[in-house]
Amino acid sequence: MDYKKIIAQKISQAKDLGLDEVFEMIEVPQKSEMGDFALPCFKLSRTLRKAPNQIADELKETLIDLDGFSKIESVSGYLNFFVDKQSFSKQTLSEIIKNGEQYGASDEGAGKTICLDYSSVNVAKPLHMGHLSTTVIGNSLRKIYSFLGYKCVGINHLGDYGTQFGTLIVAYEKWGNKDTVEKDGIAELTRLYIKYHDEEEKHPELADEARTWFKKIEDKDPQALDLFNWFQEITLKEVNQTYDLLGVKFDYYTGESFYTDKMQPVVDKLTECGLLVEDQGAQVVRLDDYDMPPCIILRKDGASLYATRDMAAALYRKKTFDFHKCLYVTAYQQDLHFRQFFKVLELADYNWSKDLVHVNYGMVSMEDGSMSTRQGRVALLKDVLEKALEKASDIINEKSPELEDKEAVARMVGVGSIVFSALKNNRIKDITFSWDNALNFDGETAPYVQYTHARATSVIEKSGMSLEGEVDYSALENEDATALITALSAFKEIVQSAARRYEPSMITRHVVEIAQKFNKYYFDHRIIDTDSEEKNRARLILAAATKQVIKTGLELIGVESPNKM
RNA sequence: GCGUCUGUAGCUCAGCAGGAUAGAGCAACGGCCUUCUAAGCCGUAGGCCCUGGGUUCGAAUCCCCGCAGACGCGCCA
Repeated sequence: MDYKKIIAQKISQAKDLGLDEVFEMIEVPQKSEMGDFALPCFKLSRTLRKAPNQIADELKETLIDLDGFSKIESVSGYLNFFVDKQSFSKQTLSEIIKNGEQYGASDEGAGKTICLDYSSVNVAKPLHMGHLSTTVIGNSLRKIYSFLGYKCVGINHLGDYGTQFGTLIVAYEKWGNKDTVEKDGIAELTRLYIKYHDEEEKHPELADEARTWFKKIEDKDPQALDLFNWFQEITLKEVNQTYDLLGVKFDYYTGESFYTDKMQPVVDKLTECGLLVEDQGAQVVRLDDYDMPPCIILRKDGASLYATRDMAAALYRKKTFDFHKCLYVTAYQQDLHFRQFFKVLELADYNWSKDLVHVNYGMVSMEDGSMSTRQGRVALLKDVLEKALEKASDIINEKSPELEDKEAVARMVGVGSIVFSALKNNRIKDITFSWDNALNFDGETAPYVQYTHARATSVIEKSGMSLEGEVDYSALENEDATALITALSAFKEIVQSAARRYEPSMITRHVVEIAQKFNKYYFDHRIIDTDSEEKNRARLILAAATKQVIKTGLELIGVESPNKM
């Protein structure tokens, strides 16, 4: 039952107003005393040429026996609607129980594909906290869109192109050896990389060697390519351990180098459209009309650039996946770059350029400045996860020493808390990393929500009752239950908004809200009580529905829900 | 200099496309475990919603001038 629609229909009929117009005006009041829905009548006072409170009074009379509502009030220009709690509870809860893990899902995306470009790790560089946002936002959006029926293609657009790989080969040839790299992986590659830059300051001629090696990679020289592929293998082997821990998956690891031979068509197309002009020796597309600096397509030495490669990738993805949308989850640092290359594709008559979306997010820095591997000012993702896991483990040993599967639970809680906190705030917010913050398990955190889930599970188990059978929903006629049920019923819309706005944090926050409301209910009302089986069943259904929505919500942000903790 | 974004409680943040008394968490202080998981719950305290204009019946929310911070602005990605 869609209460808002019912209200809008009745009112638009009564006052001869547009249905959509009225629908838009209906809102949900902040406080439950003010009803479940409200219509502010101030705007209507102009069209209807009457005072707002008079309009509200009149409407109240016409709507007096509206089905599904227990009360309608006219309060100083507002018309407040109170839904009939029993039918609302029954309807919402049975829908959740019936649909189970599909509650909130939809098929709106059937037949449509979404490409998601996220995480995009650099070869030979470790994952640090700066990579967390892109990784978990991308992963969550992928889950959310899949939940809404879209086919999702996750792409890890590896940073595997550039002179830096020439430098790495130089460093490896001069100071590295196979065994150490095999043993220490990325840490050793990083060490070599830093060593190179130290040495280069003293011996600038190293840069020429690096450029030569990079050229060899591009020309597919076997020796260079072997090393290059090996570095990639070492990197992926290691970062995949972290992805596994986070539960993050990709369908493709097609990186920048994959597009090396796919850029000429882009250049041809831009030339054909007359967009490409020479400027200071480089080939650029002018964007003055759009208040942007020119987009450089080819350097004066003829080499391609970031934008060229991204355009080639977009073309390839469109051709290969025929995406409905293609999302790029990268930091807002790159806002201009994306605006530029989206615009260039639009100017080149690719009408699907409107389906490219830059899902940007804020910067992560350390307390003493921005994160830098080279300057050693960095919090490695691996270390942060490990510490969180340790802390979770300690707490389990302290509070639930008898728990089975301690390790699995510690993983869900520890990793979950890191993922959760990365998805708690709006994407755009900058983050200053602090250990205290990262390892906080109190308040609006994964452990808090997971604990609520475990608590609900525990009560259901302890009751030993089946959810099937007669139910007396009058047991849920109190403010705490209603508030909880209202939050549960909003889940569907929240998921859709989160998708529409590319904002997983909406789900994170909603799940916290549900947990808060359940905990409040839990402390003021006994679930398993002595009144009647039918009433116990109603309360157990409430607990089961809460458990389900929390579980689904957490799942959508990539956090697991242990049954016990 | 120009552009984009951000500015709400001591700290971290919600506040959807304008609506009724601005909400959470952390930190602080005070309570609550012989009853379903105290990783919890309740209470207290804490606000010129950056400043100033404008639009509106109504502005934290929309528009403009500032201020502060982050990021970006031609051959890196």
